[in-house]
Amino acid sequence: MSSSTSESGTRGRTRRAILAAAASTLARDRKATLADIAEAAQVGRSTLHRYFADRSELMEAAIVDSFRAVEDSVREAAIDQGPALEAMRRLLAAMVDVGDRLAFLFGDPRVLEEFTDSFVPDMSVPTTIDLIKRGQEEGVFDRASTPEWIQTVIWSLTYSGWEAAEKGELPRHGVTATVIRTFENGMVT
Amino acid sequence: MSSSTSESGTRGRTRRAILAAAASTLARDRKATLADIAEAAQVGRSTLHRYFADRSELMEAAIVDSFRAVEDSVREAAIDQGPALEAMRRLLAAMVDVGDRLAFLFGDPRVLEEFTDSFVPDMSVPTTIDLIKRGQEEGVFDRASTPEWIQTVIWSLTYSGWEAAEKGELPRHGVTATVIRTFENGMVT
DNA sequence: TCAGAATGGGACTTCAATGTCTCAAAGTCA
DNA sequence: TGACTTTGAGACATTGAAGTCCCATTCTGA
Repeated sequence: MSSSTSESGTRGRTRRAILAAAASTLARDRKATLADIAEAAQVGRSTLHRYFADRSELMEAAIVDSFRAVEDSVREAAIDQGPALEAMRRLLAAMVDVGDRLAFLFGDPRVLEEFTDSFVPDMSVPTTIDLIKRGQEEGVFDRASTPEWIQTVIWSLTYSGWEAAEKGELPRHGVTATVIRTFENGMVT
Repeated sequence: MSSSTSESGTRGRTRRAILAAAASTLARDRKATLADIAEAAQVGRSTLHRYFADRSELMEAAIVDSFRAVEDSVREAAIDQGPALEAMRRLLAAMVDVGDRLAFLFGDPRVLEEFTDSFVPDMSVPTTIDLIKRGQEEGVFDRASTPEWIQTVIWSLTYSGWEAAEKGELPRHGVTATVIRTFENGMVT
C-alpha cells in the first residue's frame, strides 16, 4: 500500500497535514490564501509549494483526498445492510463525522464544478441515492420527493449541524441526534 | 420619499441595478470581481466605482439592500398573524421568493460577519425566532429543538430549494411546496 | 555519527484585481 | 436646441497573493 506512493514517512505525513489543513481551512474561509493554509498545516509556505506546485493542484488533491475520506466514512456505514431507516441513521452519523470535509466539498458549489473530472467515484461503494431509492421502495422515505432532493436535504442538514457545532450553537455530541430527528420527522409535531 | 435620497431617477436606477447585480452575482460566485459585477449590472467598471468607492463600500450597501429586501418580503408575510403553522408556510414562501438575496447574505458566513455592525434590524418586523417560539408554545413545532436550530433549518432548506431550482433540479413552481413539506414532516413517512 | 532528506524563511518576479483619473460620447430635461 | 448630467473606455499606479529560487538549519535513518 504505502509503497505505491513511493514517499518517505515524513513526506507522507507532511502531505496529509497540508491536505487536511487545506480542507478544513477552506471550509471555514473560502478566501483563505495559501499562506493561511500553510500556517494551519504548521508548515512553511515554500514547503507547501514543494508539494503542490500551484493553487489548483492543491485544490484538486484536496478534493480527491476529501472525497476519499467521505467515501471511507460512508463505506464503514455499510448502508446497503439492514433496514433502510437504520442504514440512513448510520449514514447521517458518518456524514456528520466528516462534516468539515463535506463543508469544504459542498460549501461552495463552484469549488466542485471546476474539478468534477478530477475524481472517479469508487463504484464498489453503494451510493446515497441507492439507499434513498431502497428506502422509498420499502415505503419508509417520502415518495413525493425525488431522490435528488432527499440527497440535497441530507447534505444540507449535515452541513448545518456541523456549522452549528462549529459556532457553538449545538453541542458536538448532540449534532447527530438532532440531524437525524430533523431529517426523519421535520419540525412539526 | 424619493426626495430623501436626493438622487435623480437615473442615478437611483443605476444604483439599484448595481446593488441587485452585486447580490445575485456574488450569490452565484463568491469570488466574482468588481468587473464581473459591473458587467452583470450592464454598467462600466468606472461607473460602479463612481457609486461605490471601494469593494467594502459596495458590499456594505449590498448587504443593507438585501436585508431590506428580505425584511420587506417577511413583513408582507405577516408572520405574527393567524396560526403559527400557517404563518410559517407564508414565511417559507416569502423566503423562497428572495432566495438569491438569502444566498448572498448567508451563503458565505464570513460575508455577514464582517459587516454585522452595518445593519440595524427594523424592530417593527416580527422575527422568525418569535414565530418559532410561538409555534412551540402552541405545540405545533418540535419542542426538542432550540429555536436557533429551527431557524437554521429554515434557512438551510430555503437555500437548498433555491439552489436546486437554480440548477434546474427542481421546478421553480414546486420549490415552495417541497420546502414546506420537508420542513414540516421530514423525509420519513 | 554522518550523509542525504526535508524544512523554514526570505528575496524576488509575476500577475490579476483594485482604485484613480481623464476625456470624449451619449443621454436627459427644461 | 443647449446646458447639464451620466456614462464608457482606457491609461495608469497600487496592492496583495501566487509562484520561483536559494541557502542555512534541522531532522531522519542507516
